[in-house]
Amino acid sequence: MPSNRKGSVRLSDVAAIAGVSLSTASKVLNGTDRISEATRARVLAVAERLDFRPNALARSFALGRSRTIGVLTHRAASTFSGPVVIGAVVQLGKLQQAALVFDEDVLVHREITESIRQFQARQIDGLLVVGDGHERRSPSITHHFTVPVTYAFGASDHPEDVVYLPDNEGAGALATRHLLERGRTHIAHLTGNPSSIAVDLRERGMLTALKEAGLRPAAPTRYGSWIEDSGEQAMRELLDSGAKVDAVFCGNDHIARGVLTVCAAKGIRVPDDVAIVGVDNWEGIIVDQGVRRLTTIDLELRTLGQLAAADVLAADRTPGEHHVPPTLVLGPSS
Amino acid sequence: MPSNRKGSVRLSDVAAIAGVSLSTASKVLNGTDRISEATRARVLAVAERLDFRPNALARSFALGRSRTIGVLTHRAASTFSGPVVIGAVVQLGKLQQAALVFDEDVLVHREITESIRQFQARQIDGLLVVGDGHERRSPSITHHFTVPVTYAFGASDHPEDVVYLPDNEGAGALATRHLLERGRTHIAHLTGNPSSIAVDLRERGMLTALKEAGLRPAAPTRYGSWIEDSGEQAMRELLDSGAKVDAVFCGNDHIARGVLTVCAAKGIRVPDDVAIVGVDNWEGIIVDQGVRRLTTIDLELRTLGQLAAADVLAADRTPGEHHVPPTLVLGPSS
DNA sequence: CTGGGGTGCGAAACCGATTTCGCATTGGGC
DNA sequence: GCCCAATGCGAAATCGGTTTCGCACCCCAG
Repeated sequence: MPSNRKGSVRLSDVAAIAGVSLSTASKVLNGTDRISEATRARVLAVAERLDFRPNALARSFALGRSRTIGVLTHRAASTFSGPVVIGAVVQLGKLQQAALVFDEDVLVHREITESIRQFQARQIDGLLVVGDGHERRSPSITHHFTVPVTYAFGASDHPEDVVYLPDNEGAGALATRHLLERGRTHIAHLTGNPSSIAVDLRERGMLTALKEAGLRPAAPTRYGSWIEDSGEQAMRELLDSGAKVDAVFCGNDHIARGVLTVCAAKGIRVPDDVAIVGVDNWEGIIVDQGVRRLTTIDLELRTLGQLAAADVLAADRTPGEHHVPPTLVLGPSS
Repeated sequence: MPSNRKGSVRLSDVAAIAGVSLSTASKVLNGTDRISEATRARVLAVAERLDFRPNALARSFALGRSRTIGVLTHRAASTFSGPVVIGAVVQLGKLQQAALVFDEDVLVHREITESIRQFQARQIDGLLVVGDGHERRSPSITHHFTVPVTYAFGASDHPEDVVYLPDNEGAGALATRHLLERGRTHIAHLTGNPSSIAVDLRERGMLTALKEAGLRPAAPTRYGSWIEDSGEQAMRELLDSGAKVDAVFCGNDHIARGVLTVCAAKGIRVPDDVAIVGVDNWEGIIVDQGVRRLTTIDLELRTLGQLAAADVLAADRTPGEHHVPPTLVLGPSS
């Protein structure tokens, strides 16, 4: 009969009923130290019968572990980091860890410092820093903590940090190999702003895959911006250039969508005349059971969040950049 | 000089240096009980000087409050509940609360029961149940907890529960009033599956707004599905019917997008000949600085998550359904 | 028979705060 | 001048676990 304030069963209740000391009961439940089989069984039976659930707060206090992971995000609202954050917090939940999420609109030094103090006061067991997916490396804050720090979707400026990133180069290669498998040999690339490293990496992946097949691009890569209009314009220019093209690898799905529009307007059959592959899998994010129009590469951002979250809690963490393999999502455009 | 294992400053350190007892120091820091101004100032000064930060774990343990809110989601992956979850966890972070997120793929009784047990063992201070945005009411689990339970983006089957929902009817009215303000008087409605309550509510909102203006729909509402193709088909049929139409309120942005396509194909100028308004603001979710093509209604799902999260921790909670006001997002289609 | 080492278990310290209760001092009313 | 109440503060209990340390006890080798 627990005389608790909440009426819940304490370890001392279990110990008393099982006729052992508090310490023995604790050792049984935690599997530490040597305990005779008889006692073990007895304590476990009592614990089971009373439906004993250790008070997580007391446990945390005694062990000095909060079972809480800090998550520092830079505008979690942003399009792409959303899935990363979701993947992370869900994975943390699976691992019985709470997430303390601080979303800084701007990563100014002042704000960060305050967040760090908050995290420390809360005794977080680890920290996940979620970037905004852009290329700028964020200042490493690992040294502020004694607990593991993992960076996701944005690298830090310290090479020894553990970083999880999408595999943009792999995405380019995957898209290209898919088109090659479809028998395409005249592949062009229409993409976004060349100042973006993602653009560079995706293109490099394509070139690698082409080279493996002994091929070259059907036309010089056309750079523009990430939006639909840009895709339309680039596709028109590509067609006007007279280059022979039987496939277009697009830097993202917006551009691919623009390409689709131009094809429809010009009577070009997709994928019979021209196959199209995009990147991002927006249709997957957006539509539940909508009709898919594009074949695309999914960068698996949710998985990225999951892996990074699991990494924070992992025993063996390897420094450096980890790239999350993208997947091919088949649609009617290839 | 703290002799701590972690080298951090304890309250007892502050008390000793300030020359007061532990209890006095505690009272000063918490503002409880009466303390002379002199002592108060002295203790605060010492705490400040030592940069004292109370051990959150010890505090939680003593107070029996975990500063953790449970979040039970039903497929957080799903398109729409994502923003709700993000809004919630970010808001919780602002309130210094950790989020323990359990994502159940299926809300079968067995799983739920286990989650509830986990939440209880973790001593959560409150629970947020995030639905999938569909209409089916989920079974109320409020009675399993002694802490506040709030439902977001999906109602429970108990009328006394606190529920936060998007305002679909308001969305319909908002879209319609906007079109009326633009001088449109022949407004048609193309929408999704009539079995969806959201469809019903959005249409009702439109009818209300029209009635206020002394108008009726320009044509009978056309139902279909939520996808682009359906929007195209419905728009073609609408035009073929010969009805005079100067505006179309679409059940969602997919449908609106289909309508745009048809208009472009038929040489109908948007918005000069026909104005178009959608619902969901996908362009806002997806594109960061893309070119907006649609005027749309944003159901403010992120805000919904924020409000619901804040509600769990609020002192005054009012039972029943709370509707989050949608916003109008202007684009070139109206 | 004795000494040494391993085994099983319990007493008590400890984690770091909050909170109750009671004591001493002060002030004010009569 | 006396008594009572209010004020300011501290000793100690409490929250519910984990962990150290040491004590019996048993077994076996010498």
